[in-house]
Amino acid sequence: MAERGSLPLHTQIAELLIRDVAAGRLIDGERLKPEREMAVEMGIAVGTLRKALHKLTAMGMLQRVQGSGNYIRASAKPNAVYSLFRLELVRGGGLPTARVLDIARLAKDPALPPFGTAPDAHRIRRLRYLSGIPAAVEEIWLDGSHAEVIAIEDVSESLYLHYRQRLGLWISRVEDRVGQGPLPDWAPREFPVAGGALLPLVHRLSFGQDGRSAEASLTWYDPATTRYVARFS
Amino acid sequence: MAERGSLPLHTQIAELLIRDVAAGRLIDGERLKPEREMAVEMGIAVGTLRKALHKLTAMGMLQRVQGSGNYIRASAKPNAVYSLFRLELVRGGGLPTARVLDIARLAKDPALPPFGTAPDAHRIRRLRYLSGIPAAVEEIWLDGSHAEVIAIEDVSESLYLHYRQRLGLWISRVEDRVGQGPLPDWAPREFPVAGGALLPLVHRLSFGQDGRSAEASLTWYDPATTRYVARFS
DNA sequence: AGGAATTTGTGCGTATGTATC
DNA sequence: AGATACATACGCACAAATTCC
Repeated sequence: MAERGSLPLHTQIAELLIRDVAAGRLIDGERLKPEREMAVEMGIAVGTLRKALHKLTAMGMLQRVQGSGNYIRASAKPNAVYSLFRLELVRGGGLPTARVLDIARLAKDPALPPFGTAPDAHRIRRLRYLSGIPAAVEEIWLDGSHAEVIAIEDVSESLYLHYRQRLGLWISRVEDRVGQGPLPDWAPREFPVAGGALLPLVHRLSFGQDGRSAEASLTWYDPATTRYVARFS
Repeated sequence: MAERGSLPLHTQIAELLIRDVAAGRLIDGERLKPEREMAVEMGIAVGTLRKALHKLTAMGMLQRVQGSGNYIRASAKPNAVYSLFRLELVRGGGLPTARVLDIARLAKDPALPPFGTAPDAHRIRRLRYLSGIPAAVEEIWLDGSHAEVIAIEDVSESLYLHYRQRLGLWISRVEDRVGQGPLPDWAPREFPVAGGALLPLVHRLSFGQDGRSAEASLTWYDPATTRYVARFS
């Protein structure tokens, strides 16, 4: 197998396994065959397979236990990345939904941190909710090189799911900054509910192996109802 | 070389290089010797060195360029952990220092998130500065099982350096929450400078390989001068 | 309880491809 | 075009953790 294309073999193997998880051919908790066996069946070296498995581990889709085996960890959550850096209610949790206000393809705003390679980008403006409570307004800039057009239906729910499933992008690096700043003038008038000061959050995502940054976003959230959670492990 | 058997060799090599960067023995932009040469000098295999170099790359401290070489990318980072989750000036950067207000060994506050195994903990209260500007007040709870006593001199500068060098603890997991809350009554009167509302940051650290949580801390920072930066890669 | 079998972790060495100089 | 240097891939040996008998 492994008809060599442009991508490295271990990357192809990793994506093959990811598709297997997404398609339900590998289910949560399932134990994979031993590495050596898998490698022989796939016609590749153990080290190559191990690289692929390590990538899945980093994505939180796999748990490797020495002396035991490799176990699929396909969380019930829409995706795992979401749980690394997310907004949640001050009282904890909250079901995230979003209303897309506007999508446009524009030249990049020079005020943004640098990202991507194309001169233009998709600008997505959303109002985000947690369990129905308005939590944040958000402006996302996705580099123009990854898609021709993005429709509102595409990104109404889980944006990152769309990235991964439709655009083939997976997150390799995230950088966030929480500071101070004014509310943007395009925010809906009903938000924030209590009329207090919002916290701005500059979010920067990099995709794929090369780690080139491909998205920059600005989020303003309401600290009266919402908090920002970051997790590293 | 590489006598201590506790940590994997490639991890030891990575930390060695990190210390070299932190100590200024390797400066920004410097080109390392070829992998083969380095490996021979260190008495290790090329593959082992490569693992270490990949780790530095993931941490953003190194750029690997095929056909050219390995280049140090040190943008004035005191240490690696600090750069993952840190406070910095709104205008960027800032040299972190701290003044210890109080250290005590107490029973754990039940209001804190659970951490560690001992019934009591060291409580460290600090006022933190960035380039001399008061940035945050902080209350740190370190599980009592890791040290008998902690002196003010120990933790006046880099707390995490003390953890790793004196207590043998290295950070394996971090979880942060930024929300809303009141200023603690023990904060110095001169802080915050502008008298505005502070942002509370609940910080939870786990140490070692087992990932048992060993520290919980509460930080209140001044968004007028300071922002919180989180990075994942 | 204990030992053998299983399975992943670590480290080493090598060959070939590919980008840079 | 040639030399240099990192990227990828392969395979082996032993260590460490787990599982099973």
